[in-house]
Amino acid sequence: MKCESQKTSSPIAEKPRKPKFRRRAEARPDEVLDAALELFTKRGFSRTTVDQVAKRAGLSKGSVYLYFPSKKALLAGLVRRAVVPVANMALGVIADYRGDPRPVIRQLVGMLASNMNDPKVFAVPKLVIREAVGAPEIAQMYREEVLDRALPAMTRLIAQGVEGGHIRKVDPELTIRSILGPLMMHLVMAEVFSIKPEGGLALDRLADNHLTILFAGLEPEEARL
Amino acid sequence: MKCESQKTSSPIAEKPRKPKFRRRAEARPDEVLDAALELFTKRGFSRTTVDQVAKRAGLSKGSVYLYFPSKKALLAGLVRRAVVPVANMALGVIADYRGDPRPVIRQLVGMLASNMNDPKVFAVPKLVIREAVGAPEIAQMYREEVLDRALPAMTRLIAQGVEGGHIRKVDPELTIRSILGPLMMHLVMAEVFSIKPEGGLALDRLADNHLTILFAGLEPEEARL
Amino acid sequence: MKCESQKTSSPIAEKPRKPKFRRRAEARPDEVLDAALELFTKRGFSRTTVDQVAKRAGLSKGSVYLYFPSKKALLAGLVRRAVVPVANMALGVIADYRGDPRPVIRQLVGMLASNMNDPKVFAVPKLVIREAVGAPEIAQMYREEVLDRALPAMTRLIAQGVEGGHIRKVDPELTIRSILGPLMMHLVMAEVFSIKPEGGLALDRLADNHLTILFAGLEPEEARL
Amino acid sequence: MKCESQKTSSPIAEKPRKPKFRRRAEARPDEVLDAALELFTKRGFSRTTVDQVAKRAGLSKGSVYLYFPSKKALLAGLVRRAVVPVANMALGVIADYRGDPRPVIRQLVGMLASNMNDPKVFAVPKLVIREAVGAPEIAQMYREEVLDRALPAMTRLIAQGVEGGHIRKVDPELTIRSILGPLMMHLVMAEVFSIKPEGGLALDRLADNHLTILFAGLEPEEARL
DNA sequence: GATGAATGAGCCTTCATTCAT
DNA sequence: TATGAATGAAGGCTCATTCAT
Repeated sequence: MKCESQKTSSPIAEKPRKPKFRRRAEARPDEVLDAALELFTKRGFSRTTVDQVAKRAGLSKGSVYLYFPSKKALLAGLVRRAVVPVANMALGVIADYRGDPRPVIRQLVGMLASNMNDPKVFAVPKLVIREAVGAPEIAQMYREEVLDRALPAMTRLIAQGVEGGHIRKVDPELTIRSILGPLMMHLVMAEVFSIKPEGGLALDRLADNHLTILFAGLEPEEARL
Repeated sequence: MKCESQKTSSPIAEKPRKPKFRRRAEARPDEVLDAALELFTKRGFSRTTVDQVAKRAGLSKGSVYLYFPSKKALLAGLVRRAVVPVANMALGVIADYRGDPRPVIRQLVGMLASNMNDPKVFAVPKLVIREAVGAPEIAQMYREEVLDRALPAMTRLIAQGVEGGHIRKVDPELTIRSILGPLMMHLVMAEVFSIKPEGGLALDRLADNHLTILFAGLEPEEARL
Repeated sequence: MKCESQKTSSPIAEKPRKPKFRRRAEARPDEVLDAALELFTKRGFSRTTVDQVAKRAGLSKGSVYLYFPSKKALLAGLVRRAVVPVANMALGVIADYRGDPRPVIRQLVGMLASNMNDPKVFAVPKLVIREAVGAPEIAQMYREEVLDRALPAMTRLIAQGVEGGHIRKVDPELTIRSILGPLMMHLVMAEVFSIKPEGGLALDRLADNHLTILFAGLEPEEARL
Repeated sequence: MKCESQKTSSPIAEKPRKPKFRRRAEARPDEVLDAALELFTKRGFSRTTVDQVAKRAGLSKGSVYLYFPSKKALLAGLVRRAVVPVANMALGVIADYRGDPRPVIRQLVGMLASNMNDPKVFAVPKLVIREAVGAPEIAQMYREEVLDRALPAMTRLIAQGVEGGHIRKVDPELTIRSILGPLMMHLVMAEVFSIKPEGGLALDRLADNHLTILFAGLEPEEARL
């Protein structure tokens, strides 16, 4: 009923301006979110107008409100859409792994690093962090859906690594900062200040350098001597 | 330095209302910036109105424009004011140190960690990071005044540590992320998501845990076995 | 970029349009209310825009919000301003009168009738009645400030007239409708439907006809026979 | 005008969803008007959206426009529908009555009073009065269809009562206000300001009190002494 | 006949900025 | 220097109306 392809079969192109009524619906919310993500990322939430989002999504301002009850709901929708895959990605890697956590950490860091230039992946978390002040509910939601699931899993991973004697006796919770913080800082420096190593983001080298230090640092003490 | 009295020696003293501790005129811009910093930090730049800043600073909206030509200039002023001491702090610690960089790093990390709950210290950098999207010139300025001076110093510190054989052969530039990133992530988690270790920020424990891993990780390879 | 002084130093005819900054203040809120009253009366509350009110009052839309926090506050302000004089007028006439109520009623009806074509006097009550559905708080306010003071006074006036045997034994409360209702209906017919006796509102004749019937009707029963 | 029966006699009956008591197409306009009346009465014309009307009537917004060309046409339709019965009711009572008008007046007042709490009866006139400002054409129509027929009839009724010496020499036209005004005022006070006698609307007592005064007031002068 | 997606004009409100005093 | 009244350009949101299906 609403899925047929509508070809503009006019041979001469009479009045090709603004088909005006498009009738799509199914895909629309997602298209709006795509536009919003792009603009919010580029200009920030408050500096983006609903009209800009609408235009970028190819519809009128009023139509945005057909799908989202407010501008803020766009932000929320963005987060909601991104939340499940992200959390699952992390969880999927960690699962109920037992043993030396370093391979898992390597995989995790590698995964993050290799996705760091894909705007789709980090755009939402960056947005959340930036707009948390003006929209705490959204930060809260992100926390509950993503962090409160991923962080405990990482903590457990490290804790059992310590217990099993695979790595040095560290505080599992705090060590998460040592694992992911360098990546975050790399991202911030690159995106906020355009400070990158010569020759691009150099994510491989970053991950290598970081993991070298990290893994040596996590080596159990008795392994030395 | 900014306390000398210049009395408005008008003999008629009209408008004696609001005695309010007789402000010295030169102090005004600073007071405005204090107010701006507080509000920008708490509510974000766009959600703060010039009027709010004025009120908090104890003067009228119009008067703010006596000292700053625009709202954005407040942000710039904030950064400008914070820029010199911060850079100097970092530079002072590092100076032209030669030898094992770890003591210096320990000092630096300790300093940062112990100031992390002082809003005055990190308020401006956090602001810069958050508002960089809407005010790239300001991020640029921060970069030039602070980062472009502090980062090379740290790079040199690490580089000469590597050269002197005091630490493992790491990429000096990238290693900066490994040194400071965990602190940044700790801050973000605490401030944006209220995710803190039980019992507050636990900055000492964070620094300890981080430095333990970091320093073990930086240990020169030949030091082992 | 826009901070240097750019004087339009053209010596001839420098743009004398729109004095732009007027600086009045004291009288402004009242002027705004005057404009609002006129427009709300003529077009109704929802069909009047704040911009129209502003223009009629001779200032800009934004300035209206300097004096009134919202469009609805204009309505409330209108009522508040009108409320005290109206109530006092009625109360002043009735006071603690004792004796045959008919002279007082004649005075009251005469007063109302003679003010009925003065838009200033009845504009607000009419507004309140019309907009009560959309702004019940305002009807409530009007009731409390005006009706809850004037109606009991009238009830007392009639009650003591009955007790003193000056008028027939009627229900004082309900009789108020018999006294004022005809005036109200006359107003409604004239204003809503343009139904007036030939030759204008004919308020004198209305009052005469009404009072003749009313007073004869209130005549104590024993006065007959 | 667009209410004639047009049945969708398609034999295939596609879309059997929403069985919902199988609407007869001809009933639709009336159902829409019912919904509109209810909502316009409760929230006012401008505060009611076409969508709300549609939903309440159990169809879609677009379908409302199948039956009525605009929102205002709903108001007009409402009035048109109500107009004939109301006028006839009044006219039926009055007819070409000759003699003492008071029994007829008693019947009329009794009829009105006893229908006053039935929303169906007075909803439309109240609506017309309230929205007359924004829709004068509709007030005009109501006037022509109802008032211009009923009022002259009442005028004649009273006039011949005066001529026949059944009642005092009053102005027939103005006396209509004295007859119906108290009812109107009772309604306004109750509905707009929730001011009612203790124990509900007390319509019987109101009619009694009113008619007692009115009829005594209309008593021919020579009837006394 | 019905639907509901889509539109766009318009409204209320905010706020950075200006300027007469 | 200081004020705050005034402005005007948006921005978020609503809703009557249209039209492809």
